[in-house]
Amino acid sequence: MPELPEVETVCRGLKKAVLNRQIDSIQLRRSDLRIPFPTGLKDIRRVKITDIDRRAKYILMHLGDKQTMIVHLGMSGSLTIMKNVSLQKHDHMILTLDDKTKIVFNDPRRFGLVDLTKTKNIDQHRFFRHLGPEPLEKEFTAAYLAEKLKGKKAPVKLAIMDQRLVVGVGNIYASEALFEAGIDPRRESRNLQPPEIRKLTTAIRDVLKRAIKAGGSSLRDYVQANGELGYFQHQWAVYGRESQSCKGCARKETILKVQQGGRATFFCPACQK
DNA sequence: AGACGTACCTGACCGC
DNA sequence: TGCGGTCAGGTACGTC
Repeated sequence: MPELPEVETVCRGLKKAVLNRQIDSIQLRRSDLRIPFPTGLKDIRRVKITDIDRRAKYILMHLGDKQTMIVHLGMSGSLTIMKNVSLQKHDHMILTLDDKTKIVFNDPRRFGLVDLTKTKNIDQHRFFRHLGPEPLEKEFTAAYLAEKLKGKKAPVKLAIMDQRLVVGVGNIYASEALFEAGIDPRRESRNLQPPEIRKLTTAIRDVLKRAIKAGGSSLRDYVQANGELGYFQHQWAVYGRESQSCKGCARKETILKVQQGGRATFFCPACQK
């Protein structure tokens, strides 16, 4: 489900609500999601949550026992803070805190995952070692992107969704960023010109920042940690707008939908060249 | 090494 | 009402 803005929103919400609280116990209601729940997870007792942050689309809960709990929401996962819980279908993991509030991980499709690792080894973890730079950090520059796109035949939309190149950009924000940069998503990466790469770098950063400001995009399952909806979906220029007219061009061109790498891509054939 | 398809899973929706 | 088909925000892994 969630791309970088949604994961960032959940992280911020969690941090605000549960930083420095203690996890009293963890309840698991099945043995696995995409991967088995790690050994030791259910045995965590009276451990403090010392920090919460994000790497790519992973939520990192750093614990007082020098371990970090890694949570990925997959396509349909949510982490919600609740006072009074009546457990629902697909509530798979429940953290009970020292003030009796609970953090509930619900994930209907079970593409999400939870893992546990020593905090100091986190960069070497198999989920992290291949990841590219964070798009909102200063390492993500036009020069970097140009270097990575050089010689690549893959369509530029697939390239910017490759987490080895840059993290956090998923199917929605890839279409949105390419619209904002005025670039046709089907273009071969190696054919982008330097000014276009500069525009794309800026567009990726800007669209992600604006989405974070709006609390992410809510469709189907996504909610913030406090249960509220994000509202960036109302600002989509192209995603999900097939056969509607483009908001960006005077000609009111019709938004097209094509398949790339088995997934839907939306774009305006007049604004994006 | 890189490119590509496929698998993982449930639920919502559509047409018949 | 029910059934089958399709589609959905992600990632890892196999094969070529």
